[in-house]
Amino acid sequence: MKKKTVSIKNIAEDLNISVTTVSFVLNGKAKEKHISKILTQKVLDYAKKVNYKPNQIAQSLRTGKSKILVFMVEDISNYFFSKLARIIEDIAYDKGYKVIFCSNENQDTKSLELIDLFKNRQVDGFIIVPSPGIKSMIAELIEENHPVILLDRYFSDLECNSVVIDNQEATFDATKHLIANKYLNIAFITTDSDQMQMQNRLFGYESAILESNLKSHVLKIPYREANDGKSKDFIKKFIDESKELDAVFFATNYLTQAGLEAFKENNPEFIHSLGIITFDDNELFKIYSPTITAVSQPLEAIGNKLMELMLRLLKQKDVKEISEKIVLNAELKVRESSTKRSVKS
Amino acid sequence: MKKKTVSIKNIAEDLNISVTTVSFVLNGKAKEKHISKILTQKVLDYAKKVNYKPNQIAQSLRTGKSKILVFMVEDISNYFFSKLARIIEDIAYDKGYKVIFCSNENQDTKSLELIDLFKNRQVDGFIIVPSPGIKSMIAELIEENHPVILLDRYFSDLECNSVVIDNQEATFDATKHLIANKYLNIAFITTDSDQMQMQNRLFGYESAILESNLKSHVLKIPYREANDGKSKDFIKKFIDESKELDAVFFATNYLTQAGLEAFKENNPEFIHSLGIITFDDNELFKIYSPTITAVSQPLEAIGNKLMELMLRLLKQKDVKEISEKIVLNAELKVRESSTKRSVKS
DNA sequence: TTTGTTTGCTAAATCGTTTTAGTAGATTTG
DNA sequence: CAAATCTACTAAAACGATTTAGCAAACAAA
Repeated sequence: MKKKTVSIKNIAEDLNISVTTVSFVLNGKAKEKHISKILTQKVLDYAKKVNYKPNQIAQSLRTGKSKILVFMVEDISNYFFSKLARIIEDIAYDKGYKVIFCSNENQDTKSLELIDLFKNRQVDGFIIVPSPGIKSMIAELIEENHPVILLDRYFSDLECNSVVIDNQEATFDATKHLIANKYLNIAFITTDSDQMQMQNRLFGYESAILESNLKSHVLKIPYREANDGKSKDFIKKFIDESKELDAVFFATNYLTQAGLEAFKENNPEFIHSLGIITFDDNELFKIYSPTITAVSQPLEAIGNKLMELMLRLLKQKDVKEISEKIVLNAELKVRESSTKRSVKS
Repeated sequence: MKKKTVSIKNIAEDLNISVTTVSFVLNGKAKEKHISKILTQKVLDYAKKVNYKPNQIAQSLRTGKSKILVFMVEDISNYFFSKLARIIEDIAYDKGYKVIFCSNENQDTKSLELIDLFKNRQVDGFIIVPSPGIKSMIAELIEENHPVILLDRYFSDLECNSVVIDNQEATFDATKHLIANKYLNIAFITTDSDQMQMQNRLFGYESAILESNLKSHVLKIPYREANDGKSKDFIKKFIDESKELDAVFFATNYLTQAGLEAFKENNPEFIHSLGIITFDDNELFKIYSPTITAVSQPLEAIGNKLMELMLRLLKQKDVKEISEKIVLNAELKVRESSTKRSVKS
């Protein structure tokens, strides 16, 4: 029941000196502030002896820095985001920052609520996967000089730091890869979301198809229904109606899941002849049957870039002085699901 | 660049009243403290007008409550933990708490470092998946009156709140299920960790085997090597050497992953005749070929129990007055990988 | 009329730091 | 030898809230 936390004041009293002196010593300003070596050592020794740990809350109140970062994503339990969280966590803790996570479920109301919750001096920086309609809130954050980095997508005509991958190039290359492997009727299954990253993925697919003079087959699942687990039904129907398809490209991971499930229920053998590529990798895709070719986002690189940029922003007096739009390249992990034809032939 | 945060003092000055009054009103103590209705409303209106948001840091310093909980797990990017994080997050935010997460990688040094980091008044409560050697630190936390709940495993002879599942019963039942489905040479692949939850899983398996007069086949992969991705080799070797096996029970999820990979590399067809059960479910197991039977921890129930208990602890004056060891039952998700024989026969 | 109670409000302490603006005394400089 | 500089240290304000203790004025009870 005893919560005897040692404070700087206790130390000062015990040693019969002022709190100022203790504070100076503990902050390594002894030399600068002309505290004698003897006293400095005495304070240091005593602080160690009583296991003094500064009260971060008090420090925060005084300095205005909380040493806390917010990592706001769509859903922290999503493979991509949780893996990324793990990488960011390591770097952040190493640099003396803690990380608070939250999931906005891509909903504006949730996003706004959460940002509002953290805005009041609470946190030192924001890493945000923005929901579609929060451009003005992001602008406000920047206006108020909070370090902000957008992740995975950003807003057109809003000056804001961001780390994204080149979605268009990624799907272009992946589609080309399918074509090179003799798949000629490739479907692209996506949502009807008008968010930048989804649009770009679609563009990449379409330009590859166009370039090869093929026919494009696009299924846009209504975003709202995709989240209710209705995707499976849409996909089943689509596949049934398009008998000529020989490959499917899923634009995002939960659609892949729904798709695989649909295939399994409809016709388990179909999957072995069908070409499949998915956006976003998962550990289990490399042990699936067939192993599934995936557009893999470079998690390590994204995490490193994010934190490197964030640490620079945190040092900045005026965050508007740094404005980086970092674009990384995804990697196509080629596996069985996109190479069966060439193997056979 | 303007960070015009409105403080209680600003409001007081603007309205020409004292900060005390403003504080009372804003904390809903107007009635109790005899603040007139008129003034109360005036303050309320003005606070809303200037969009006053209390500075949580200052509040924390004064009240000693940070409204932050720590969720410390082995690895936040692990399926089980990230799903659980998502559930806990929702409840916590709903109750006005934020969640800081961290991964201890099941290492004592990391655990100790992290706990130490958070101990100094920083956080209001701890949910911890403890690494093996931190019993005394947990005891210390409790001694110092911090709310603590252990998750997934606990320490013998340490009075501490915990939420775990009945591992022994779960593996017992699952093993019995295999036996009932005509698998008679069942291997149990686990690590050599002496942590409670792993021990119990092994006991469950062994008692089921014993009860049915079968032969037990146990592979204990050295814990250290299991983390270096060596598991696959151990499993391959084990399978090669034990030709009579007709089923495998993986004691934890990363072993399953290694196992499936091993099977795939060794003999892709083998997996279709082999019985398989895994501890800890994953979304993709229900679309694997074959779909994989899994011992599934009741995520929702665990999350709810955790937070319900935590909220009670947070209200407590002396945390030692509550001591609950909650044990939940896992659910066996029966799928193809454990029922192929009975289907055939 | 005096005493006691209620109403309406506020001054000041406090939480644990950091930081500004000193103050003596010793030493150096012109 | 007076003025300037340096050394070693400290008092007190500040960060933004909460909370204790208390002060008048109004009202009620005796």
